[in-house]
Amino acid sequence: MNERKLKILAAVVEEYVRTGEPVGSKVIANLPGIGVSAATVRNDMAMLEQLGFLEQPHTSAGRVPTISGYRLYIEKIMTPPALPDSERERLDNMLAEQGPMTGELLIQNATTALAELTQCAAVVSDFSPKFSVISKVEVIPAGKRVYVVLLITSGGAIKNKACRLEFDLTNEQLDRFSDYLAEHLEGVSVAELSDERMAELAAAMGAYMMTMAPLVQGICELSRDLQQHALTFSGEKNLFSCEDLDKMEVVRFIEHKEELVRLLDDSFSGIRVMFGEDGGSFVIGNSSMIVSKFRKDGKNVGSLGVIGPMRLDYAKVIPYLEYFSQKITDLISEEGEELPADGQSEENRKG
Amino acid sequence: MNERKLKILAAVVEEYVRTGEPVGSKVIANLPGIGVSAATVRNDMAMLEQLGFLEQPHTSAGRVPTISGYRLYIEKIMTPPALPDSERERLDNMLAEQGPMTGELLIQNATTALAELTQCAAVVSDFSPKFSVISKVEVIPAGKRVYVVLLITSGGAIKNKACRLEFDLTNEQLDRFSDYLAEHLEGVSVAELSDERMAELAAAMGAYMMTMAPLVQGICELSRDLQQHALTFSGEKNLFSCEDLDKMEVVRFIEHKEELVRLLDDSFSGIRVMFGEDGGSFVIGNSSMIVSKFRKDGKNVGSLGVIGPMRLDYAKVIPYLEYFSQKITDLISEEGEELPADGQSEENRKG
DNA sequence: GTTTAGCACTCATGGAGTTGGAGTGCTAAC
DNA sequence: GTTAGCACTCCAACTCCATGAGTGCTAAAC
Repeated sequence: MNERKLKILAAVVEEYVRTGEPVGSKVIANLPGIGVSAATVRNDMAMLEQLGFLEQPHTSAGRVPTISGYRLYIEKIMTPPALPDSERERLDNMLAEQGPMTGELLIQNATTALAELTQCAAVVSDFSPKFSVISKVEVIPAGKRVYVVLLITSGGAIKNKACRLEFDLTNEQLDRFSDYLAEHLEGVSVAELSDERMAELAAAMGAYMMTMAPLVQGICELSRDLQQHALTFSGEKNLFSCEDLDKMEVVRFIEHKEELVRLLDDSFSGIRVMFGEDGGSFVIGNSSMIVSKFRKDGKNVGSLGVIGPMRLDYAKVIPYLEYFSQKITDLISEEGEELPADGQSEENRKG
Repeated sequence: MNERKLKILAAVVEEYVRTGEPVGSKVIANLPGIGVSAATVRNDMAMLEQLGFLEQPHTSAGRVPTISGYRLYIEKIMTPPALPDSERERLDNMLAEQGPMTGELLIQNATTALAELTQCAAVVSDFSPKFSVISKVEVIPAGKRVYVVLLITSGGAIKNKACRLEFDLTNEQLDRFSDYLAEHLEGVSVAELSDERMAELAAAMGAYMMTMAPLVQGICELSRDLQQHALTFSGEKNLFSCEDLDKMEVVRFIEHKEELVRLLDDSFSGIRVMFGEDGGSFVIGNSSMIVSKFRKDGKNVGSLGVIGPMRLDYAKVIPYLEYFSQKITDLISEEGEELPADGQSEENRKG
């Protein structure tokens, strides 16, 4: 496995990514920087095929990289160019679009920008809510026997839910219940807010329990909601414009986005590339997904991913991904606990 | 335009819907209930073609209905069968899935059920929020200089948003501001909550204005939010499985769903069918959309629509649509008297 | 030992020519 | 007004063939 073979593999990958056609020995030989004849290239390509890095669609066609080929190229050969300052500035502008770079909007903008830049689908899985604590619980009367419970977290998430009780509460009851909740929930980590914990709480309340049950129930639901990983998508349409991908598989994928969570939440650092194979859980044929993490207080609190054809300009995409994950890491760290985000955006995101 | 010609048109539409192939005179002649020879059918078909109800893809092919043909069939010829009781029961179950039939969940279930039943895309545009009034406004401290504004409507919608102020408010300021908001906003119709009105309000506040601006701003945003028609979609994937529709056009459509609002909010009663033509604003070639309204207090407050290929079993789909729109009309009318946040000002609440 | 030119071989691609059949319009008879 | 018969049209599918890109292999050159 000499220098030249790697160069040839790189050339095949890059040509194939560029043209989408199987690449022949002649094309490679004529490329600047190769400097050997087509016959020599042919020999090397035959070798690369034996090693499993290239394959031929059929006998008299050129070569196409295999998954191993892509992997070798990505991990050992390619050298993504550093982003020029002008580009960084452009990216920053995309992130800051229509507002300060905070919370949900930041995630939203990052996803959109990534999809736009790469012409692929982009996804961000933000599981930072799990790492925040309840900073406020309120119970607000909202009509006859109807009360709204409101949960605010240190991460800035705001959730509410209307609950109906059997009776109206007196002011005193309401105050007492509010105080009780504040005392026992504020400061508690969202991750710890299990149904069991709530049940204990309810039990401890004793006599009131029966009357307040729907409220406790409501809080349970809200906390379950908070613990769910928020998946933000953008640019799914790009997958449809993509020749290489089977439309039906794309549809199946879009219908089962949740399954991505498993892949996105895997803990690792740096960049990871996975390929849509039949065996794996990520199953659009000929597709690949590139994932990077962002962190807060040194912990992984989210992933951003780009999903596109396997025939992707990795050297272009990866720097974007790295830049954005770093940027998000920086921004959410400095933003700290101060500014809660828009509590409604959860719902807005459904589409 | 005699009886028999209409029968033949109907037969062509139904055969074409069933098979997807252009329909020849022989097939029609052999259908039960026709009772004339292929030659006669041919003559009639030639006439129907002249009148613009049928067309031929090419000389030696059978006939296909034109848009006028479909329209005539739908409006004058076809007679949708009444839903049997067993079917009604089944539909009711689909609506009631996982919970009582109220609010968003009802809309959600109706959309899903419609998509499921028809194997098409379904959409519901609910603009009832416009017809509700603000029943409660709250401002809740949520951290240093951060306040959450909470809006509850008589329709049961709850929205919140965090705002950051320049200074912390004293309790007295907060109370005073809350009272002021309650006095001026509670009972106001959501539709009237324009930015201008808010500006007036702000102006009237005078001195406090400067400090409170972000909160007023927040309320503006929330009310804009409330006024937005909520579009609920389901079954978009079905459009991709549909032979007749161009995938790229479907993608374009899905990316620009909002544009549907214009079509869905048109006021009319009964059922309306529109066809995806180049000229119109609904532009998936060979598609059609069937729309029906639901009402509250006699006013149209929402639409439900089914979007599918033009080659659609209208006689099957339309009864579903009619049943659901009637059902929703019934449910939201009775619910009005009971709904969670309807509170407070409560007129004739039973029990 | 490595590289290269040359050559025979393979095979996908696309155009030309052919056929079959479905469906039509027209006409003449009923 | 309806029908049978017939000539005609034209799509769809098929075969046949030429083309050319690309290969592997071999033997000579470096």
